[in-house]
Amino acid sequence: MPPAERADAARNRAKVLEAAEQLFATRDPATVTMDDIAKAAGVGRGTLYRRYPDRASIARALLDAHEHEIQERLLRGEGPLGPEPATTPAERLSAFYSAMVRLLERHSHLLLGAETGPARLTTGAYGFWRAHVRMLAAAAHAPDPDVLADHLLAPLAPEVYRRHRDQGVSPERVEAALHLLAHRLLGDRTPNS
Amino acid sequence: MPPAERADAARNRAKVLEAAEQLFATRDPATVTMDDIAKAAGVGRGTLYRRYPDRASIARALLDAHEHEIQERLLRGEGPLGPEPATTPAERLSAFYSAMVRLLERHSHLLLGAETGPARLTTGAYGFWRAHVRMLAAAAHAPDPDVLADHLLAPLAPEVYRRHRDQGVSPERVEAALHLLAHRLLGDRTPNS
DNA sequence: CAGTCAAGTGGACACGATGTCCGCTTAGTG
DNA sequence: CACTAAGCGGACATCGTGTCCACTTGACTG
Repeated sequence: MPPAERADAARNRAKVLEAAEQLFATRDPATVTMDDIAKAAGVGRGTLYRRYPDRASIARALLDAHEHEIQERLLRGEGPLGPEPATTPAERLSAFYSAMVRLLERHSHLLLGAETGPARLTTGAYGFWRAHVRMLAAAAHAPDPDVLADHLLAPLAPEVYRRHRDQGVSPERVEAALHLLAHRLLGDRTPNS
Repeated sequence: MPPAERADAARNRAKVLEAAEQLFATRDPATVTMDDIAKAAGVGRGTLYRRYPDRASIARALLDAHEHEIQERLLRGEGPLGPEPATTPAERLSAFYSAMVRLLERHSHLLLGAETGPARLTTGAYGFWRAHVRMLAAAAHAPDPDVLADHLLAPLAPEVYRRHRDQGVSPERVEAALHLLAHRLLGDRTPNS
């Protein structure tokens, strides 16, 4: 039984997260150093490392809340995200894409700080998304859902999204392109904008 | 007019590339350091940095030959890769995917060494692939080819491919999944394995 | 075949980030 | 108030990067 967190520890945890949030939002996340975060939070390096072994784990902690929210909705299933009465797999994948675009739009800096490169695919969150999409692919009787799932998630790589946005592509356009993908790959043949 | 490369310089260039090739193939490319390469090649750090500012540029130099070969074929167009008589955009995209899978299979270590993370999207090579795929998407009258092109390339991220292979997925399965993608997204509605 | 000079070499150096270690501080408890 | 262990924080050792510069060597020239 973890004997509960001490008050100063909790205070510092909050200070760290707040400072990190700020830094990630302000500067390029890749250039933010552990030392920067420690200084900004007003704590020592040791304190920082005690809880967070690296930058990624901090970003992940910041993301956790938001990702859990989506995961909840996926499981419980309000609206088209969940297993509502008469929704097709394609519709549900579209809804998932929309939710992810919103997440990317709001927190792309965090996602870039946390999960760039090969590490992204080993996250717990990625595993969750993957399982969900795989299930949808299987439900749509698509061939080889195991491989397809990863291919369907690939366009959600933070670097791809960020690049689109930087080039003036609106979130809505990205979303539309993803909806096309969903409908063309998982089923019904009357898609389109 | 570049006054031609000196003999010792050429010799060292060769030694560096050979050593780097070895190292990238042997160890995890991400852990290979500039110093390692210099030592393995038997040259000083200064010599190494003179020509290659970082690990990525070395990996790219090693890849160049192979990528140019594909680019040649794309432009000249032997077989279904190029603008042969009566090939559909979907067919040409499939052929492109096949070529890329072969490249990934043979050189995924180099690709991981060179182009992981956001940097991948800024490569000259990526720009080339992108232009090609965009053109195919446009030819197929797909909506928003600019965005779709990146989404079609996303599954070719080296980390995705490597992960599949590491989990025992055969190149052929990956290829099949990509062919499905190509046919479902760019046109003819008689796809499938 | 010298002589010369710039291209090329290589290692020492300064810097910055990482992660660890350990003596001190402080919150929580009886 | 005293005690104890969780928590703190900065000093330290280590490593990789990139730069700099005194020296070497290949190539050209008279």
